[in-house]
Amino acid sequence: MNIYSDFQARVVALLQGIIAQGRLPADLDLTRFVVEPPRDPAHGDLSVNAAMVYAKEAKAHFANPRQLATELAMALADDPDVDQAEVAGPGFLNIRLKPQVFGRILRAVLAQGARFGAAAPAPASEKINVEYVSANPTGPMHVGHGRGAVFGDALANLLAFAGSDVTREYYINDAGAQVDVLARSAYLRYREALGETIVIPEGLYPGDYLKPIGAALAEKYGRTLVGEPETTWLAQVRDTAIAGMMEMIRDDLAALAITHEIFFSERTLTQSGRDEIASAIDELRAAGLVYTGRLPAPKGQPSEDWEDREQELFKSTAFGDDVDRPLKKSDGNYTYFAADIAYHKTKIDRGFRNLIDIWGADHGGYVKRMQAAVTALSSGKALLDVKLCQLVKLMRNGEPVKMSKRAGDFVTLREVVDEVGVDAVRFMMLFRKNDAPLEFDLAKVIEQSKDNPVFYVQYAHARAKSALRQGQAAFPGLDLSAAALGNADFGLLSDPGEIGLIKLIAQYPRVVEAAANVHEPHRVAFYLHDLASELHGHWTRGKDQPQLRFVNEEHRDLSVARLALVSGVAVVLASGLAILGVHAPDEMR
RNA sequence: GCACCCGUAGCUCAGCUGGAUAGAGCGCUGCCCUCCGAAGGCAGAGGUCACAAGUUCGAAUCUUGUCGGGUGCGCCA
Repeated sequence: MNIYSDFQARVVALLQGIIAQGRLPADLDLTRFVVEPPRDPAHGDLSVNAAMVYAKEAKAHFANPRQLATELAMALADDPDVDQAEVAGPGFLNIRLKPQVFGRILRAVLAQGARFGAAAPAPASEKINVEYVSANPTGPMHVGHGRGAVFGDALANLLAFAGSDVTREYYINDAGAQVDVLARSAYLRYREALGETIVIPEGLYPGDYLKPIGAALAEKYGRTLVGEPETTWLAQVRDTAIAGMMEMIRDDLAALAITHEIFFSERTLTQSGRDEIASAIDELRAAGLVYTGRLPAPKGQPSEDWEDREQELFKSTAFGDDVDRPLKKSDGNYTYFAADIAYHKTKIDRGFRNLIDIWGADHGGYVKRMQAAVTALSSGKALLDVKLCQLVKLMRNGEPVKMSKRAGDFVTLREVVDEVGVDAVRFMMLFRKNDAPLEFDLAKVIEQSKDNPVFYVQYAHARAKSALRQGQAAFPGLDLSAAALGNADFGLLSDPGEIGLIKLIAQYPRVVEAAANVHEPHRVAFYLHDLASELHGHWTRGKDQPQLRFVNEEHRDLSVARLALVSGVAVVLASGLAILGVHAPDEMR
């Protein structure tokens, strides 16, 4: 139940009535106005801006926006849910709802439980592919990967909750030169495992995480690969190393409670005689979007090895990119971009029309060409939204933590998760817009105080649950099931603090819908913080004014109504936390 | 040089896809527990929404320009 979209529909009906009378144009775009909570609660419960939005179109039959608003207000005054409808300011229509509406909202929360705020599944054609993480299989995940991973996972949760059919996907870059480097690095560890003393030269991966791979290789191949030329062992070592790295990455993801339905391997694009990259390029060529030509030398930092040459180019400038983009390297191999084109073509071929990629901000320059490719491959039918996640600055007590990838001693995601816990990592990664840099303080996120938003929100949930336990203790045998609480007399809830909580709960479906539309899960996190704050505030008032407490042993009916309210708060807090992938504890320890 | 992102309180950041008097946490000032509802709460001070034009009933939000910060700019992924 969403009172905002509900009343949006009612106002649309009124406007249609006026259109039918010929006093507003028939082609009026009825989606342009909004019904929203006014910033100032004194203005009522709902605010409608329709009269101002349609001021121009209404000019012929209404002297000014206020007149149109007044007509809508008079019609709405007859609505059984409306206590008061009045025109304010330049033409706002402010609506005050009858108390019964709030009772209905609470009843809906209790009846729908975890599904409150969720939308019915959309038609199958509306399925969405969310690709996230896609860290190279050359080492453990670091904190930066973690942000994209958590963001993508929460976004996928959010979209699913909002009614989309979501597929979570991971693209394994297991075909480029970097996996050969991985193989060479693993080969050294293999020789090390056999007793040699090795030196890892510049350019190979020095991290200790390859030692177990080396040991596994030694176990599997004995000494048979020693002294052999690279061509004989590279492929086998590479396969073993990639498999090992992916296992490690999956473990890292599991520690963050992240799973994917599909792990798509780049290598499969060109395996067993097929060449999906070539066919994707052929398709673009057939559309006249591939040609052979020359590119201007890159500006900015002069590169010494620049050589002007003829090459195969994708005409991404036809879709707003700055320059056309090469598809083949000078050695004749495909560029990463070419493979990525083929990969995204498979998404389109698999029936996805809504694609979302989560990338690090350092890939920002790549967005336009990828969107160009998706538009070209789908004849404009598929849409690619790329969400860029900014860097994470790891701090401890305000001091930056060194994160150097050199020598393999960078701070891994796993270390952070092990230190502060999955809840803290996930919530803090989401308590910021994705395109804003994130400062992550290891000391602060495990603090048990209001300074720490993770704790603050979880504590609110625990408090709500604690109130229910107290209610049970005060009234032995009291049925606290949602069905029973749904029958409470909500008319007894009259304190401004209680009404405030209900109104905030009523906004949850709207927050979810808006967050899903713009692909911004952080809005849920901030909403939860607001709701937690409202609960903490009301709770503390009960300290000084015991008559406001949720449990009042002398007033059973009132207590039941309030327990229904606090139960609804707990439902919404748990629901929002579930979207973020954060645990909602029943008690804090 | 070009493209993309960002610029909001002393600090870290929200601002509901154009709404009414711009918000939160920290920090600062002052309050509320002789536990068992203070792991919390209340109040106050603090703003030229980087700057300048424009669009309109209305701009932190949209457009253009300027300044400042970040990211990136064929054969890395």
